[in-house]
Amino acid sequence: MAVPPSPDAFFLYGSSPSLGTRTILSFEDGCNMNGSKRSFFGMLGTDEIVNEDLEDYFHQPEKKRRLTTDQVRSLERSFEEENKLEPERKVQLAKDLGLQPRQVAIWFQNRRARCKTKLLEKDFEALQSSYNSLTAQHEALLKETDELKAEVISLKEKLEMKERVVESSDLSTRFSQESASEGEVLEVPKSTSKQEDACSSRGDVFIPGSPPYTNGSQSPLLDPCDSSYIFEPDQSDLSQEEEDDELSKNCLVTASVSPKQEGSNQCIYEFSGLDQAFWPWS
DNA sequence: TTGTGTTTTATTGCCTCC
DNA sequence: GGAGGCAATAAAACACAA
Repeated sequence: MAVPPSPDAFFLYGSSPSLGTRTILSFEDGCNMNGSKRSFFGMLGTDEIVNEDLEDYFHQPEKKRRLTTDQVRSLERSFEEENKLEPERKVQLAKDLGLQPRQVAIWFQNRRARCKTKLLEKDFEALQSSYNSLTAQHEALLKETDELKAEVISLKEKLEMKERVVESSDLSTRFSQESASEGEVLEVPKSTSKQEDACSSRGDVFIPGSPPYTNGSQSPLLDPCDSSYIFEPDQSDLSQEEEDDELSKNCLVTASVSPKQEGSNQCIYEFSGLDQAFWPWS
């Protein structure tokens, strides 16, 4: 039987002759099989380690052998203290664990790589969850924006309707007063300006954004000569005050008569409290 | 038992630092 | 220029389902 070389370590010259690197097989390492079924010796089992097996083992071609659990535990402890390996610590660890210093260095190198991968995975998960949360927030905001736009449109429609009702009410009052005071003769009220004349004499209502009714196309709602003069009562279930309140509260929109047109029949409502750019139809 | 995926050990080549 | 670190990769060892 061939006597094993020094228990410290022996080398099987191996795979990379070009660089002269060597595969390391430590005798102590090979015998250090406490509790490990992964080590080459551990896989053989204690009873099987007879002389022939030892001889076979020592003459085997290069074999990768896993470190024992104890070795790994010690290395882990050391790694937790400091993940970089100074030469003195490397030599000491190798001596303590019965490994080659190079094995210890390689283990630390691989361990650092695993650590980095884990860290990257953790970072990725954090970023992903942050991204998911932001996406959800974004979608919620888009939905809210759509709802608000729809609400603004509906409120604007209500406002226009109300405006027409107020105008027609005003005109009808004036018309009946004038009719009563001037007898049967129906006269067109005098106007002070061209615009007022064009508007009031015809019972026109000027609504920004909507075409004014002219001679040929009078408002079906506001024709004072029409006996079927129609007032459309507000069909909403809110009273006037409630609606106004609702408007100013929810949308920050206030409708007011422009001072320039005050006194005339022409009303231009000014919207304040909302930026023009906000309006979805602008 | 075997095929396949994962983990661990080790190599290689390049880079940086002293 | 040598030592050591790192990324990429090879290959052995291992786990596990079919």
